[in-house]
Amino acid sequence: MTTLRDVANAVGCSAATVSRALNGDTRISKSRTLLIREEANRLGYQANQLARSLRKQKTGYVGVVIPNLTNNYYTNCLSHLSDQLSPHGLHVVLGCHNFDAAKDANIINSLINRKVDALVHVPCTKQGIDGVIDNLGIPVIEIGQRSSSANVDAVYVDDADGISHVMQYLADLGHRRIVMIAGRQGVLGVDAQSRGFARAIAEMNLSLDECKVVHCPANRHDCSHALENLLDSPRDSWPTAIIGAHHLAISACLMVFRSRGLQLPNDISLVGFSNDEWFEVSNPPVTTYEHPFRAMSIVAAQLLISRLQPLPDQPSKREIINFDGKILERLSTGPPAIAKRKSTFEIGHALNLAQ
Amino acid sequence: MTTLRDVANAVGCSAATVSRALNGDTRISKSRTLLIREEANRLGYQANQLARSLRKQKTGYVGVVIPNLTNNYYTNCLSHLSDQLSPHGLHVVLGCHNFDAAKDANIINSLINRKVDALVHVPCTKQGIDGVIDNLGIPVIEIGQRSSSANVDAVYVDDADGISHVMQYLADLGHRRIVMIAGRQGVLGVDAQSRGFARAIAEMNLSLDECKVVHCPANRHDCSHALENLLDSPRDSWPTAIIGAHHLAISACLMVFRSRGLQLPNDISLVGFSNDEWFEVSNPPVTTYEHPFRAMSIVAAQLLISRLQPLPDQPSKREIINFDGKILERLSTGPPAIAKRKSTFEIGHALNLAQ
DNA sequence: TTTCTTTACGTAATCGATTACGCAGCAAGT
DNA sequence: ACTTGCTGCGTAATCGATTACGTAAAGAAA
Repeated sequence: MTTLRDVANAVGCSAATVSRALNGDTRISKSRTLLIREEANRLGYQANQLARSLRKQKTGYVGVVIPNLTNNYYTNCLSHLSDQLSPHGLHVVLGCHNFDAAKDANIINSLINRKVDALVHVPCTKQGIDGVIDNLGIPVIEIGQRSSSANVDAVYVDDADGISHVMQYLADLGHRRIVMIAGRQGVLGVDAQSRGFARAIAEMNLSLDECKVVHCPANRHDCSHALENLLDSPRDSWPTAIIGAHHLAISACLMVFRSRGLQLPNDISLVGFSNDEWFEVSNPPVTTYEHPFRAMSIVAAQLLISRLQPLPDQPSKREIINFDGKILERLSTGPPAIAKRKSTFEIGHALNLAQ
Repeated sequence: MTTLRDVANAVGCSAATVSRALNGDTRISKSRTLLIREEANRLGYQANQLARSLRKQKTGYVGVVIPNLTNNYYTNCLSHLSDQLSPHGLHVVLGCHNFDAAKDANIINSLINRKVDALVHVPCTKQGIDGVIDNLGIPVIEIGQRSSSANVDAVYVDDADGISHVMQYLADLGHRRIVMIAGRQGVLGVDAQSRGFARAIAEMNLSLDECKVVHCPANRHDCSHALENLLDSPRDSWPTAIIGAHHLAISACLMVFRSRGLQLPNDISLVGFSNDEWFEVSNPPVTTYEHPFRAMSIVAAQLLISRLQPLPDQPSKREIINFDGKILERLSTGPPAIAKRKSTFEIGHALNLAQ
């Protein structure tokens, strides 16, 4: 590799001069600057970013630590983050913790030792990583989920609100027997979903006997199994609507429904939580709550970039930015068959009374 | 940050001794090593990997440069690569070139200046990046596709073979009117697919009038549009089978078929190229050619790791590892309706002649 | 002419580790 | 007693940049 010194020798000046010339320091005469630039080009000199990083105390790396790459939630965020950061000369260093808090802490520790300039983090547990994440000395932005860590920015959707919203939507359709298939308890997002579910039950006076959350590991087999169990009970006790809180729950539901010949939404309504391009392709297309991946990622990236520009005026107070998702109503949801009958009856009954 | 020197001062020895003790150099007495370890722990010392990298001339970073994160082909590879490399203390630095050769070259150049230890690359054009990729001084492994670059390892599936394979499969079912919907020409994988398509036509005596490749940009709208065009022609001229060479082509097909009330495989057969978890969920499940993502990624990672261990004995000759995909037959394919009639007629005709 | 600025650069310290080299001090061999 | 060898560790160079500080020369001001 050609180094600064090689160029300096070729030109006949000191390394410092070359460094300054290439960095546009105006104290170097124009003629010499030109000469140095030419020589650097001729020799194919490119600055060693490692040395530069060590000296300048910044690397141009941004650690992005997410659960995994098998969920489009995270790949979407990663993709948009990468797109946003790349024009600023920032490179993404990837880390996947698979919802394992210990691994999460390890990865973050390792990235810190490697001196990433900032961290984007999808936290996996409620309390963040218990202080590991606090006071790292670099900007940290939680994305998607918000842990209870202090001192970190967050750009997120409150999944409790999201699920409440979905429950409200289903209740408005007439559903009162709702089951949510969700991931493992203890996972930040899952717990938020459960909270939203419980809150909705309370607020909308739904029955705890008729509504429940089924937790199962994030693979299609387990989700299918859980659903089969549900559907093996007498038809009367079936939920009229199912919330598939992640893509595997949705695909499991679609497959099980098909194998049992159940029709959506006539036999059962299905709502997803977080959108996937295939939901639209399904037959029928799946109604879902959509998280604003793109907007969140862009805002997170911009926040990050602003944090990285040392503006002495800005006291840089913590930013907590809450996004709301919205329901994309498609064809997998409708009023429950039973409710339809019931409500017709009730309306008739009411009319009778009124007469 | 606590540095080596801080620990040295605390213990009362030189920085060199601390470095040696922490790195397990046996020339340091056990008692002192123990003392140093304790003190380092007490102070929370963690080596600055930047400084270490500069001195040791290796960073522990592996650049992974792929087209994008919106195609599960690449996210799968990335995911498995990350899983494989992470236990070895190697971190993935992500780059996406979006099939833009200039951007590809830029990213790679930047990663080289940052001194990544190795590169995993999905090349986007035929000639690689014209010499940019050669002689980088670090191990380079092409994954998924193989360019014409010399001196780089490759772990790949020949998409020409893959498409030939699919064509053979369709021809065996009786199809002679086959259309492939593929991505932009000039993209390495797409061109390989076209070659395979052309080769199959020649080998199987298919008609150039009846079989063709429709290239369209990688978004669902354009694919749908292309397909609508196709289906707006008289039914007689419809292809009996369509190969959707990427996931967007498949989802476009499924949506258009549904909107037109066409039944798979009765009206038309559909085959995917590269698997996606949703193909199985679709109704009917989509037959597809599956690339062995996982195997390729694992082999690539292992090759990379072996390249990174300097074994002086090994002359380390170039490795070109060719994987084959296989067809996952599901329910979206079957014999063409016309062919069925036609072949009955032909058989009858042949029988008449024989009599 | 003298002093004061600029201008244009060089010298050397620095970032924080690793490591080549060398030098004590002690034991063992002759 | 004298060399030899080993153990244990310090000094300083090194990786390749950036940058604080100093200074020579040229020009301006007094």
